Amino acid sequence: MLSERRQRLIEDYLKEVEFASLEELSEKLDVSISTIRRDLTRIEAKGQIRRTHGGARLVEQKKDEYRFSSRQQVESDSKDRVGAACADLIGPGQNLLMDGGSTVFAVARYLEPKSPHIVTNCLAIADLYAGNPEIEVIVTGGVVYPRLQVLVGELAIHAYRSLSADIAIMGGGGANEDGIMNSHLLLIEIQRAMIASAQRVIFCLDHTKIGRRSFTPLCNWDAVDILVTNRGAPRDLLQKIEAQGVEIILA
Amino acid sequence: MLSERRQRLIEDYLKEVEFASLEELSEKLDVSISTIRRDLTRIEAKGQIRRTHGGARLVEQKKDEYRFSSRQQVESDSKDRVGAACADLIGPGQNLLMDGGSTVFAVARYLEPKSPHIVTNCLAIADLYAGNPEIEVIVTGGVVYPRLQVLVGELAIHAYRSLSADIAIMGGGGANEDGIMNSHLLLIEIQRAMIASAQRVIFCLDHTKIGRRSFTPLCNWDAVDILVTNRGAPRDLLQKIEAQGVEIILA
DNA sequence: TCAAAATTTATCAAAAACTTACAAAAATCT
DNA sequence: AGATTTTTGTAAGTTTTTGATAAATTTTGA
Repeated sequence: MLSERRQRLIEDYLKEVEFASLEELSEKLDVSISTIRRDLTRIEAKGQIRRTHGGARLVEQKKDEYRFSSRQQVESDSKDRVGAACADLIGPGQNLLMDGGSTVFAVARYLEPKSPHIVTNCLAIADLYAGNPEIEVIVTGGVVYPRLQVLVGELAIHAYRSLSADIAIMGGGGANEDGIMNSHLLLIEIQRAMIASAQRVIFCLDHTKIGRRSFTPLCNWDAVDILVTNRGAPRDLLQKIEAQGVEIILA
Repeated sequence: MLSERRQRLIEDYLKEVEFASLEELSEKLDVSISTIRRDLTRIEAKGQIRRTHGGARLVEQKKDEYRFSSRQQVESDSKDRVGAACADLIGPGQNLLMDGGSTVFAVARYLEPKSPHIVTNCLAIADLYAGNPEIEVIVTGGVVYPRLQVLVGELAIHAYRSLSADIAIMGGGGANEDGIMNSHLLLIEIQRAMIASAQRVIFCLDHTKIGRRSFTPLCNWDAVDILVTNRGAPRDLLQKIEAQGVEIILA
């Protein structure tokens, strides 16, 4: 049997039963325990499962904002609403800086009627309007960060620094009353350049992000003009943020 | 049985069963394992499937937003061959500058085993390897030129100028004994920057381009090291080009 | 806590599969 | 028909996968 097929079978089986022992899998698939071990190690590397002593268990899907695999429909409804609400704030023909991440991508989908000028380091957004002559898209350049499909590095930072725009539309990994956080330092450098080059800064964070921590602080609320989120975000936290001068829009 | 027909059958079969082993296919189609191997390699280059140890699996279709307009997928067999022949010229780990256009894209599809470093202003190529951690892709940045889905303008030119690479892989709109032409001045500026930054320059032009005129002259044959084309290109013209010191490879 | 039991990791040789090169067969061109 | 090109199958050498085993680690139970 093909090793990839076997690994797919293991994945599928784990999605049914949540947990499986090595022996169980070894018998079911008729290969040695060693082989099962190796398979599990490889599947684990893809992030779908977690190995345990004596077996493996299914892992709940990570909601890494910047990673939008096609399978992941989690929270897509909230993101979608946030996206639509944010797009409402945009005037026709404005110059936008657009971040990576699935929520910002959701905004991009609603932008067509505004015929905006978009500058982005997100390949998905560039693709979205690449064939549309009505919408001018400028790509910053940079090194492709494979897992997140955004462009990072000097080229990207330099491109954002060297221009100025009406609005920056940003995402993030989490936010609390102190400010916004994100997961990768590479992203944060770029986001700071975006913030510096835009007259208004809008953050789009669905409710799951409000009150959640992420790795590295990106900025505090002083830098933010508008926060777009949706119902479900903790009220008290929103009030504390609003008290810092941020306009809050609930989708 | 014709090889193309057989390859079509393999594709269809894989669309049903998702995974297939070499042995399985070899029996079903009554040809040797080697032949199946070669078939799979060619189908893989077209992007529909992925080879694995012992067989092949269907590639999961990405959702629309990450998928490129399949303009290029209506690719003729000649472009495919030119692409494969050109990829053979590339050594492992080399630094490549890659142009836009469907023929150059066909080269890109065969590059995975070489683990190259790619710099490109073509969104389709960036997209192709965006999720692959083995292959470093740098995007130049620039304004999206909607009809061709390449990046043009100052950002792109500047990015190419500011680095140097082993090989530039180029396309064009047409070529005759005087040199190579392309359709748009915006593209030509970029291509000239690419040529200037690369140690070797390879042009990939399928037979329909040889002897065809395009709008604007891009360069003459002095600037070109290798021309990859396919049978069907007019012999006399190729000889005249070869006489100017260009190595010619017929796919 | 300690020792037995179970599990994991590391290593190695055999088996399976892959690549490359080359010659025979089939197809195409002149 | 004869020559040229393309496709196919075979064989030799290399790489990957697999299963087994020993040493190291973790878990279990008194």
